[in-house]
Amino acid sequence: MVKSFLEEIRPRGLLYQRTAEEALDRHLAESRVGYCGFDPTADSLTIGNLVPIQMLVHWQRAGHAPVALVGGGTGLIGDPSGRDGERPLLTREQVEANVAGQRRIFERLLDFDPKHPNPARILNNADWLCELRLVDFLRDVGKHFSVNAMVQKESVRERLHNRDQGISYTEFSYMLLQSYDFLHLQREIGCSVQMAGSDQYGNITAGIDLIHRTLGHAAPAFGVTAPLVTRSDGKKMGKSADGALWLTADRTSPYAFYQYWLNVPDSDVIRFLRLFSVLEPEEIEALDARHRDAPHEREAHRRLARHMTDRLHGESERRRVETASEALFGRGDVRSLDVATLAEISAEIPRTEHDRSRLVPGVALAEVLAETSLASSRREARELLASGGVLVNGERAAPDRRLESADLLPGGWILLKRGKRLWHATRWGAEAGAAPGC
RNA sequence: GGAGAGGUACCGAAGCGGCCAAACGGGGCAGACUGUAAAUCUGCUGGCUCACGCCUUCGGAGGUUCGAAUCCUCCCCUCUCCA
Repeated sequence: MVKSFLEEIRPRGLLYQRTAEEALDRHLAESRVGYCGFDPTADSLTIGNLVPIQMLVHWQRAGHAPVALVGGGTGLIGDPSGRDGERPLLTREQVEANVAGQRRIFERLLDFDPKHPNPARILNNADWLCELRLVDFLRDVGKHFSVNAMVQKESVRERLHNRDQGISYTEFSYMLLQSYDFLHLQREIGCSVQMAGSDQYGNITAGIDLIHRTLGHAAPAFGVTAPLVTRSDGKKMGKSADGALWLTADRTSPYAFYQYWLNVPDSDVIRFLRLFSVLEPEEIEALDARHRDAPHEREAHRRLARHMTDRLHGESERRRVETASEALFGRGDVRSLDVATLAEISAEIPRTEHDRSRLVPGVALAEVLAETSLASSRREARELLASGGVLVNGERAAPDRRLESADLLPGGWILLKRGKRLWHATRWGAEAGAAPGC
């Protein structure tokens, strides 16, 4: 335990609030168990979930045992915090599948090896919440909650005053369940710290209160929250043009993931290194200095993208996307790439198959664009072409551009680019509809 | 329950019988400048079509009219004030 948990996360900007400050400092002098909850609303997590994940990562690195609590039970209820409307209820099967999907991510970022002195664990609160008996719960837990106090909590208050949405009794009960989780974890595995984003502060303190009321004020129960992270350009964290950025390759390609980090605004890159990487502060400071001196080198960006891709997709995948990125955005000409490299690149970016015979008389580029990820219709494709936003094999295309056999690169590829950064590979097979492997 | 105000495209907001697929701003996309950054400037921005054009849109349903986002009727919802 070289550096304490709080000493680690504070300078990184991951610390927003904590309860009982001095008592917490003393408490963390020894190895503890702490948890953070995640909603199983999807079978993956997004960049937006990285902040709480990072808290668990640093928690473990500081010598404590982290618990990723997936809300298989609370997910059946729905958290009203930050929601303007009632959520649709998920089925048990959906929740279970989602829990399994999210597990993959935790296993990459935390150490679950039983030989580790403080190994990570994944628990599913469905295991205990679903066993609860209503009347017992109301007597043992409900008694400790004042509706008057609950109504004051921000998450609930907003919904109470929002006449067109309102809040159901089910969602109103959410806080009790989350509080009960904390109590349960304390009893069963000695868990004493709950971590989360600052929007969860109310739920955390409710859990602490419940523990104190049930187990006595001597029971150790603390909360630590991280700030809401925003992008300096106002874009929603972890959202790109076409939706959320997921942390698994089945929903967001490693290439897209890498590109996201590579393209964060200059004004965010150092802050993001602190928040999302596990690089040492000294290295980040050095990158900061480099970035100030020579922002155009984009070393901090490259480091961030590489580091994050390494962690979530592994080194070999990261090398592939780096190679592809270098070929597509470096100084070289894509027309001079060899077959092997082209195949590698094309595996990373969006790709479609086309019938090579269409190239013989020549086919309108606008028509092809509409068949790719770059344009959703011919009209949109023509609009793009008219504004000069399309490149064929790296060369700007005229609005009436046609694709012909002469455009084929080795291996039957034609690389299309829209705007400054969107690439798409088209593969022109000899047979109609044939999709030879690559 | 009573009295007003209002519901317009992704968001905000004009329009109030034809010139309205609908001003303007934001957002988004593209171009220029750069560094696959930001800021700035320029263009595009309902859908489909090579195209004449066709289709869908101004809370919902009807109606008046050659013609309606614009007028009438009923209904739904929101906001403000009063009870």
